[in-house]
Amino acid sequence: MSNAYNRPDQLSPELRRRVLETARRLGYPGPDPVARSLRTRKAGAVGLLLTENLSYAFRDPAAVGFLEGLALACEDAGQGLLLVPASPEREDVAAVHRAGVDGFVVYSVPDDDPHLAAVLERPVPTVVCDQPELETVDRVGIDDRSAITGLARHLIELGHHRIGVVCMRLGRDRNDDFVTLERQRSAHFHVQRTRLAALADAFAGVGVDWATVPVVERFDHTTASGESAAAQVLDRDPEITALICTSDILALGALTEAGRRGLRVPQDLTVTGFDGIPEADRAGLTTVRQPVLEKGRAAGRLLLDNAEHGRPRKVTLDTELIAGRTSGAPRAAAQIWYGP
Amino acid sequence: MSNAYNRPDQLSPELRRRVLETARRLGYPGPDPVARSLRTRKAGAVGLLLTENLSYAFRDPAAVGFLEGLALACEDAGQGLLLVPASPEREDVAAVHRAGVDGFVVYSVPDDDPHLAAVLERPVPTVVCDQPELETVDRVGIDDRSAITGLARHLIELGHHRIGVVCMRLGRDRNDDFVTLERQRSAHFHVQRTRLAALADAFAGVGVDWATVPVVERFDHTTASGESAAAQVLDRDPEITALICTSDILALGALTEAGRRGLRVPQDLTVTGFDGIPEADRAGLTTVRQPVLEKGRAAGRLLLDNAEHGRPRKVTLDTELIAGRTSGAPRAAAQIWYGP
DNA sequence: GTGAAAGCGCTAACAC
DNA sequence: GTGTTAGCGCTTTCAC
Repeated sequence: MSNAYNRPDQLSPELRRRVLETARRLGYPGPDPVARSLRTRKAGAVGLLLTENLSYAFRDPAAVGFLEGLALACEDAGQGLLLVPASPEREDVAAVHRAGVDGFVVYSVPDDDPHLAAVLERPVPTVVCDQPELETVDRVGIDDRSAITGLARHLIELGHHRIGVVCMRLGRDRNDDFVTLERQRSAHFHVQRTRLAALADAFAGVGVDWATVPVVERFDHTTASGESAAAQVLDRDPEITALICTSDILALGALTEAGRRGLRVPQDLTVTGFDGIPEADRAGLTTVRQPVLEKGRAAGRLLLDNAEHGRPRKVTLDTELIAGRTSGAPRAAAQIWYGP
Repeated sequence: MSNAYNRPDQLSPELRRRVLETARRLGYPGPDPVARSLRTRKAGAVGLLLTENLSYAFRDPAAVGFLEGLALACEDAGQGLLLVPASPEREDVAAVHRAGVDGFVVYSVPDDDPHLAAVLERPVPTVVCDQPELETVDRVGIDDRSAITGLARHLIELGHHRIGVVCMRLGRDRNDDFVTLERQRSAHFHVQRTRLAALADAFAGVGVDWATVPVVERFDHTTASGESAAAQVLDRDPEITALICTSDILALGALTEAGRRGLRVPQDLTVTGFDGIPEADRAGLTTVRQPVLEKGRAAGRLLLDNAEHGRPRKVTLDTELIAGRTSGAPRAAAQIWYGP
């Protein structure tokens, strides 16, 4: 009987037909997938763990691009994709324990995330995308340091040295405010930490004291956050000539706030983002493009490529600096620093 | 031991701690979720079946909105969301059989979809969103007939009577071409069929012979499809004053094609869409807005509301006509029909 | 508070 | 080509 469902080639088509028909007549709904999974030790699905609320994943274009790539990889392999309901607020790790999956993809979570810890305890393969960087686990990501350093060089060449920064959440606690150097250094989100450190290094190279640079953090990743954060930076130091945002979403909000203040971009204020989402492209935003779809696909492939591997594999994808219409030379400062 | 994991209150914290620690030391990775599911008869997840490739779902803003709403509902209930890898090309129904879920949400599939049939055979609750309309199954959707009739009236009031139509796929077979009346009538996608029929009725009311109206179909739901379909209609009948598209994505493509031909919108050509996605809003598209997020949420709630119900429940959400900047009076025809 | 045992529904292995 | 059986790992029940 099992054969009729699972091994059509092992018996005659006629018999198979008869068995199946009889089964149906008896009201047999087909093999129970859960029981089958228990027996075969295969769930036929990949679990996805996200930093954010499940629903958020569909609101951030970069996350959607990642999901698309991951879905592509799963589809190719005939695997399902299980979105694990692990909200950052709820510390409830049970959802991770209950997930019937053959492996996990973890997308951009803090290094102290309890859900991540729960995932790593499960005896299934895991691939991390972006963060955290774990020695023992496969990882797909970009070179954040070199990517943002390229952006910093672009701004430095334009003549900016009085800058402000808007970044995404640095820890699991909410801090919608300025960020101390200590908090920057100890951020639990490796990506943000690296970007800030690389910016500090780059601007230190042209004599900027990083301690004087206003850095503002936002917990929620929305354009509204970008607006209010930009306002906070500009209120603190109206003299800044460039506002570096660590995501396009934040940068788009910053553009809105600049417009509200009558600041022309880029004449009065340069604004930059990170990610290269379609909306940023339409807005002509200066940003760093990263291959979000490729990241998802690579993560999925890594997980599903069951090739036994000794040491954990690391995939680093390329990024590209997009010099858009939102960056230009600062009005006055350029004269002082790179005068004729 | 089971109690230590599942019923923390049934034993002393001290004992619980000891048990758990011993378990860990022995390398016990925690209860197997699949075995637990088999025993408890609960998978803790909802399956989602889509018309399209899994990855496509992330490219259509309307689908993304639906997913967001569904994810929201699942999250609230602590349920996972399993994306079932059922591509329309592959007739492989196995993925449906293998899905370890407590119920299915089916999003906009043709009435003869084999995956749908497989879902309905499984002994779990199911909710259909949009299509098909099944007597015995819960459904969330809109009133397509009245929605598109409102749009038709808008165009008729403006004075349009020479129109063309671009619609989405009408069956599982690819037909990137004009659509016969017979094909319109027998379309396996209830939503498209209803919209076309309602348009036919509305325009028949002002003396338009529907058989003379060029209707073009596209299998792929992309702006590129909208472009080429608009071109096909305009090549056939350059005299049309309005192009009705059954989705915003198609309409946005049509706008591109109109621009390419030097047709001013709406002076030379009126273009309308359907859905009310953000991009349409930005483009000022005349369209019908439907609450995509609400649809997803309603579908999820319906499925997870385990209230025993006798007859299948039907949820019909409201739509809104958005009169944008892409619809206006036709140049010449308006003089003839509604002249001063 | 603890231990033993039945059984969820299936598949794989083996004997016929 | 067919029938039987063990056991996947868990939870629940019941006896202690």
